[in-house]
Amino acid sequence: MIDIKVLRNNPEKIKTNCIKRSVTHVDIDKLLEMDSHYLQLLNDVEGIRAKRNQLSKECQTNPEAREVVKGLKQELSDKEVTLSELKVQIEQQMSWLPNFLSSDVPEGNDDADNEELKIWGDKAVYDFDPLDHQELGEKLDIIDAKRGAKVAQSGFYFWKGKGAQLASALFFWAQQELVKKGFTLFIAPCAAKEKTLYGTGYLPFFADQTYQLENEDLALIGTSEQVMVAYHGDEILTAETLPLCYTANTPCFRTEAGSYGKETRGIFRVHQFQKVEQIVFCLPEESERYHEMCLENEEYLLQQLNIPYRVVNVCVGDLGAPGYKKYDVDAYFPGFGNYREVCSNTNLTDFQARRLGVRYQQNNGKKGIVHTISATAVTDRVVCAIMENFQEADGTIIVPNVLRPFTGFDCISPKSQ
RNA sequence: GGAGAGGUGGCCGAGUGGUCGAAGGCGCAGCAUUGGAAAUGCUGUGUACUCUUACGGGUACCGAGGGUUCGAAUCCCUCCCUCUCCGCCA
Repeated sequence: MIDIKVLRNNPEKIKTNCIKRSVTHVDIDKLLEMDSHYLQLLNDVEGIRAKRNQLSKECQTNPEAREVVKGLKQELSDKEVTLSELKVQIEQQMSWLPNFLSSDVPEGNDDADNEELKIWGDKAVYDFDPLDHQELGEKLDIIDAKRGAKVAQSGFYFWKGKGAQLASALFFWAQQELVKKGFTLFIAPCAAKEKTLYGTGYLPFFADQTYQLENEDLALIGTSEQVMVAYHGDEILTAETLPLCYTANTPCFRTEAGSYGKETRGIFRVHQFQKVEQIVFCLPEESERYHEMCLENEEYLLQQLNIPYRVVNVCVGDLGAPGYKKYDVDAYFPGFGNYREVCSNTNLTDFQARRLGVRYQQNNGKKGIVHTISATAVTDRVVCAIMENFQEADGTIIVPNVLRPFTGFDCISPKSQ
């Protein structure tokens, strides 16, 4: 949510931002008009109430005041109704305004326009045609998408046997690494109410992406970010305790409405996946710094795994409305023959915190709205990257060193028969 | 699923129609005291919106929404949530 005071004081800034971010359906001038009408009416209503309160006090000694107050009632209640209707309309419009942009967000329409910032690692050289994770998964019998579709729907899948062990090892290892870096681990609810999704900006912007539970004010989470950021909703955090660095490992559910046909091969774009997330609550002046920190953590994990990757600065067109700035980390997938997104790391500034009411208070009593950062640590996609990067000619996958203590084996080989 | 209890400020907890934004306590901040600290004493300390150049006003908020009344934390209705016990179950 954008601060309505910015709208009042500098509407041009909002207009420019909307144009930049291709938001065309909010009429800023009309919104301003509604707001000034609202303020006028608010003034009226409060004036009448003040008068009523004053007269009510006199009623005990002056019975005539009673009649005067009665006369105020109709006028007051009419105006109150209009006032609350206006307020709802204004808030609805406001909720569609996108966050402001960092000045270094590249122009552009889609991921092709993202700015490549860094490339790390040497791509392995193969004397055979590397397979993609789908083929490897079938060959090794560690990914079972067919039965996923049978028991649930296309877009769901099973990790099986050593594949499941490898995935579990990765998630556990990643969690432990983040805890070592000062993050607090959570096991979180995997469902959230509407208010929670609204507060984190997933509503109204990504409404078609959520699985809604029937007859309940509950939806399956699309990411643990939704519940982890809302965790501190309506709270005032003590400034000295910031930053709060949290991590959670949860399944994520997405309908992926409208994305059929796009990168659907394998288990890259699915309805349910596992994600270890980084969440940071911090002071406004520190969010850029912790945004970088989360990126460093993502890079650290991939480096430990020895997976080649690149870092991109996501362009305007590819950046979700709540985001102020976003880095994607794309791992190299030899079977696919290109880089593919495995992590995204967004500085949301105060956009979510304002909606959710996550504030901080300093020692001198000064209050403000915190900034939040949401960043991936690892997901199933990283397991896929491991598979594709560390495959051998016969399909054997070599387990990265750092995961071996958790898998208990060094490689996954095809069953000889 | 059955039965009961309860939702008041950062926390605990009083408060059954006006003097209640709300006693008291804890916590927190400042001051005093001290070599320093503890203890003690005094003072202050909710949030949001809005008006005002400022000083400072006003309005709203005691789970949510409605109602009664000149006036509601307090009375009435509806809903939500939390907790406890029993049953069932991972």
